[in-house]
Amino acid sequence: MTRVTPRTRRSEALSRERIVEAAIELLDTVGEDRLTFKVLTERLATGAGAIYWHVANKGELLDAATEAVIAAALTIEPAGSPRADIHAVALALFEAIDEHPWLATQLALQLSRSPSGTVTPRIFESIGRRVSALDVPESTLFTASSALMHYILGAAGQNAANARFLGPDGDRAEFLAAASKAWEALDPEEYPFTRAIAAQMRDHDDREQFLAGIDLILTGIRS
Amino acid sequence: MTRVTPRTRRSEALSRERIVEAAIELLDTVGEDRLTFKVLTERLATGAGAIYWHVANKGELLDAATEAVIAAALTIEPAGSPRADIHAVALALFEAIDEHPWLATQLALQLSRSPSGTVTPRIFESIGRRVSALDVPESTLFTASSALMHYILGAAGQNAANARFLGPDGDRAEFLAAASKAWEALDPEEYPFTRAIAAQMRDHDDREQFLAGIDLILTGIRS
DNA sequence: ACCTGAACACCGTTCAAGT
DNA sequence: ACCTGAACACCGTTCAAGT
Repeated sequence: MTRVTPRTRRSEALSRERIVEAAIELLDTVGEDRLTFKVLTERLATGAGAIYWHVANKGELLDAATEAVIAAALTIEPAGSPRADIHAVALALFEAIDEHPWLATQLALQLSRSPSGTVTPRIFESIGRRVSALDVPESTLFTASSALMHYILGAAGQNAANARFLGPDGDRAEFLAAASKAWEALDPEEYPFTRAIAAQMRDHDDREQFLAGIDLILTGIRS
Repeated sequence: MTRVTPRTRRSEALSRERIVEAAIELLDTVGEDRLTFKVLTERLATGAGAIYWHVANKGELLDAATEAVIAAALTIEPAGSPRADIHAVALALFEAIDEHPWLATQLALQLSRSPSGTVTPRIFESIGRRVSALDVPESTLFTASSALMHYILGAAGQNAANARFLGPDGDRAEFLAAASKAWEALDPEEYPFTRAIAAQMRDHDDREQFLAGIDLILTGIRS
């Protein structure tokens, strides 16, 4: 059992920011499906109604947590070339999702709720603006930016999932070896491809692989 | 209120397949967050315990539903060229997700649970095998296939989200016009890019745009 | 072996009552 | 205006009891 110690002198008043902050901490430590109002009220040493005074419901709270982390991640210094800028945005998102694996689920949910919410539009804008700086025909801007965004969020989420599965003190090399072995053990009839590239899994650098994907798409964009 | 009429003479025995089938129907009609054991038992004219005899828990049921639909979608005739084959797989997934929008959420969740489950590996295999048929250096196979997979699932999910938002009898052109207008109304300081491409939104074909993204990545792969 | 359905534990949300 | 916390509605899961 993870003990949830009240972090709070109830002298400081409750506020939306303090609630969101506590939510992020709990998401990071106990995980998304253990973030309940019970745990949250204990941590904040308050009652459920107090939280509802500042936040409409749990969904809004999760959105706010996502927004706060992503907004911070997207604050990036210009890096010189458009390609370097895109790498910077991609890596910033990669790191954010790596540090807060619950972001992967949360962003996926936001995307599938479509035009509501402000986080995914912000990500799209952030990527698209840098793509515009490459000079590509205007007609491909939307496609190019979407392709990049989906790859970034998908691959980063995948990486976070692996890391989460591994746990904070797992041996990465060991995990990769095990995964690679599991792939090699697959049915040759059903999984010829996955088996064939199992060896590649064993020793690859996550970030390097990730950026290679970015460059692959950038190459496609420039043609 | 959507009435859930029992579809079942309880003469036919319950089975895992019939439960999964009913779950898919309900996911399609009432939506994922209204699929409860209450609704499911009513539809199947049975008790909760009966379902638990055939299925371990709700998660397993959702996985089985996802697996059934995706497996059917991935049954594809060879189409001649590798590019045409990849288009066929991509479109099949696009259509499946369009018809069953809950797949987007479900696949995203499966991806973020990583090495467990068999659906996403199957999708990866299905794509990767066709990518192998392009002749690209072996070292880029993993990156290329991941990029394609994440784009396909992400973009298809996005499309399904729009369609879902629109509703079954909404006017697509009207929706696009409204979305385009909403984009144009964004703050020019914060959203210059999104504003700039708002016009593109207005008249585009979803599938065409989607396949353009596929080709963009394929171009990157071949370089 | 397969099914019934009441009971249980838990969760998000509300709201009358307090300060 | 802001907070308390008991009460409510709902949900997934269990399990003793039936066939």
